Amino acid sequence: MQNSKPTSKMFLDIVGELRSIIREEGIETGGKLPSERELAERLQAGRSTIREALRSLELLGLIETRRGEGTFLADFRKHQLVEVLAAFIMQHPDSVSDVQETRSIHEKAAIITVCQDTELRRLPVWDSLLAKIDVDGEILREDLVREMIVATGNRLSLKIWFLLKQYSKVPFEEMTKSDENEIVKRLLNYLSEGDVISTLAAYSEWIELVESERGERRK
Amino acid sequence: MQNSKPTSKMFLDIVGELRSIIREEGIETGGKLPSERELAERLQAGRSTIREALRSLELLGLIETRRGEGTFLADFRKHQLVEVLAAFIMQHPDSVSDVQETRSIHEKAAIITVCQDTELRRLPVWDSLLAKIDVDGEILREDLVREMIVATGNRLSLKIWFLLKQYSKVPFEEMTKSDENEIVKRLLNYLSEGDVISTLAAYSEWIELVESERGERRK
DNA sequence: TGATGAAAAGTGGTCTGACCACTCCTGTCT
DNA sequence: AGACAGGAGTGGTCAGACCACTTTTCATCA
Repeated sequence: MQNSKPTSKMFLDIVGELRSIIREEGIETGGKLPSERELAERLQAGRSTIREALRSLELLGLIETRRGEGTFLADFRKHQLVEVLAAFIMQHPDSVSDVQETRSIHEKAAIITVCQDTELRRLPVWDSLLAKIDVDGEILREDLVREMIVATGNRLSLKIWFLLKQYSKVPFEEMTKSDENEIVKRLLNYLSEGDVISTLAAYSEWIELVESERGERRK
Repeated sequence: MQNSKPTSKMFLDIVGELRSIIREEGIETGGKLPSERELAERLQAGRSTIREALRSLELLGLIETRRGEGTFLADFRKHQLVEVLAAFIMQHPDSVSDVQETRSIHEKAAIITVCQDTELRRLPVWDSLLAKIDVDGEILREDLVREMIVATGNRLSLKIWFLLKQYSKVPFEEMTKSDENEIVKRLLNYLSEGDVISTLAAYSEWIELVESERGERRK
């Protein structure tokens, strides 16, 4: 069908065709895709071309291939993508700040949404997180923010956030210090009261604290 | 060197090797990479393997290839990655409302940023838009919002917004009605005063008006 | 001499066929 | 019934062959 135009990238068409196949056959995360040889036949293309498309998606972390077994629809969290992009893209200082900024946009939006919804801000998960601070003496910043976005129910925002988080190879993995715990507790309290302004202020305070600490450590 | 382990993905090694080559040879944005055949020889790999690595980087938007000419280092800011991911993400039908909401997140964030920056909120572009309403009697919602995001200087956010706009099936090509003009004028006035709350309120009012009109027309 | 244009060289795009290494299933043999 | 060997299926890689396109070269012609 598309053979009429041998010009322009065919492997990009293949990527699109793969999308269709995944959708039409209802392949779920972790599900198996047709073999390379079968795809080549179905899409009327050489196996090399199919492979170029598959390898692209693999580098993006969208699919996963296992020799001897097959090709599978991957889970986002695998992200081979991060390492490569981090290496390539992070050379551009502009992009780095954009990524940070954009991630923050999604985080703040989640806070606002949760704060303004009486249902959401009374979710038991917030109490759980508070309890976790007291018990473990610490809390992952990533966990708190993720739960916020999850609570909003906006899956797209969640995925974008997840991506951005990986982009900014930010050491989200650090534990919170005692100073931070105090801020987080305040943030969660404001949240339960639906005080948008104060919650956002606490959030900003938190971010600044973490950033400044990171700056110190760099020296 | 890496030939010692024929197991595990070699094309990933190639991606790394390419990075080294780019760095060592000081290839700048827009510069030309060695040809596929030369790379194959230098890296002791088949041309297909080299191509798999190159195609991956191309899908990521990191390189650009032109038939008959060669392979070139692309401008990272193109963020082709976002498009590909978006295409995959969007196949979930239940994400339609997510798209609308996420787009709104970016629009509101831009409004807030512009409002809180005395430099940005006094940009001549806002007066131009106000004048445009008086002259043409109308203004494209798309234009206003775009200018807002452009003003923030966050290219990534702009890119994401642009994508989301395309994916929300209903294009916003409609012109504003007289009712809307009044709201837009108020919005721009609040903006110039740096009144975040009121500006956001006007924005919400505007959105609701447009949505309700669209709802009417559907019937 | 200078301009023109055809041939050659270089490059990405694609296909085919052939191996290899690995995994999984199957059926036979003990 | 269990263990094991073999085959089938799959991804990983390579080599070679065309094709389409661009750039360069260089011989030809005015």
